[in-house]
Amino acid sequence: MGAPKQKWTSQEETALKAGVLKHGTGKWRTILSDPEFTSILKSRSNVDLKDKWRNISVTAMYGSRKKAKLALKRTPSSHDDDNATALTIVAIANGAQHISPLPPALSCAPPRDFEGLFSSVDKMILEAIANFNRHLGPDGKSILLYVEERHNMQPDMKRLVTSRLKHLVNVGTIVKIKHRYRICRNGAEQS
Amino acid sequence: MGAPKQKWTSQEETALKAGVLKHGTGKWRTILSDPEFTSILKSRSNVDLKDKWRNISVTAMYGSRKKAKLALKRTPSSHDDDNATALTIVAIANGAQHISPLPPALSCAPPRDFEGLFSSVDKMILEAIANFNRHLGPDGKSILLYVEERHNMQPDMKRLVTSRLKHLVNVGTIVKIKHRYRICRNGAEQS
DNA sequence: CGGTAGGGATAGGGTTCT
DNA sequence: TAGAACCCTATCCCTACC
Repeated sequence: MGAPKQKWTSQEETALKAGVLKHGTGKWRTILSDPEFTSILKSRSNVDLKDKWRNISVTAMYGSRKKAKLALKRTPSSHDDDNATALTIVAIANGAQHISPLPPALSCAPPRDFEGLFSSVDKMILEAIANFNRHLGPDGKSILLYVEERHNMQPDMKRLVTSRLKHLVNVGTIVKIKHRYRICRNGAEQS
Repeated sequence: MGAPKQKWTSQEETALKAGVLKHGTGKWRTILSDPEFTSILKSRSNVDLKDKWRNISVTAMYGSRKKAKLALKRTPSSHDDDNATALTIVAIANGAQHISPLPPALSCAPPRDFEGLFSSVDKMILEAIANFNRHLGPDGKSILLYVEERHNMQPDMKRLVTSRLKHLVNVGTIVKIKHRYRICRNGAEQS
């Protein structure tokens, strides 16, 4: 009869993002218990946090969970980098059309100077990994969030970051171990 | 292109109502899986059931979804019972204007004998709860449906039932727990 | 038992068709 | 134009698996 559907406030959402930045994804109970966030999120459960984070990240990446599933079906698993550049260009094209103010960290590079744009994004990614305060390194979503928060990245640009992240793994600049990224010291590392 | 707009047959609608009576509202997939209804409703999805039920109940209560929204805006949230009597009288007034044949269960009470009318409706509500064959008790819409089906209540009178339901909760005759109603045995129950 | 991941269901706003 | 049918997706729920 009533409407038991508690919409997330922007304050709660901010707290959740900060929590993920601090503790990483998958640490929902930890985030909830952190005195920095517990009061803001007191009406949420760990499962709520997990669901909301899924919603946030999947929306930013694909637009919706349904589209995400379809996209993942079209790209069953690998092909991680074959079309990365294509994806990137599509992202840039979309971004150029939709983004009103170019994010400051990017505006230093001319919109069509792909090389410059790439290196700018790459630097942000490396910075995100370097500044991550946990031993295992951040996962992809934490990197995206870092770039978004620190460099005012527009949501439309997330595909670009994702693509460059894959590229940096493929060229060996960084390594990906169990869905977490770290800067590669020498050639390659085995898990 | 893809949707020739499949109108609901009265048979389907009957099955849906029976399903809600049996399983309660919000159990669309359960209703769909019930062997008693699955063949009749085989061309409908759980979402279709939900949407149709919204049309049925909201139409009965307010006339249309648009009017429902306006009505709910006027009564933002609580005030659940302050104006219950007022609403009731409005409903009766509307009913007196629009209802052609007074429902049998009500016609025993003179149209303006509010006390008699109330106790008659109250009895129907208690009967609905008593006869509900699930432990948690029916929700508001199931009660409305029960009264409509068993006592030939006209749709225009639903507001009256709703108001009396709220009243019975407020005076402690029945308790409302998680949007479901049950008859109160002693004083109060805690969840 | 407590926690997480993931699939799936529901609620409610929005859209299309008639 | 209103109302019925349908779509979209944030939120919530359930279950398997540690």
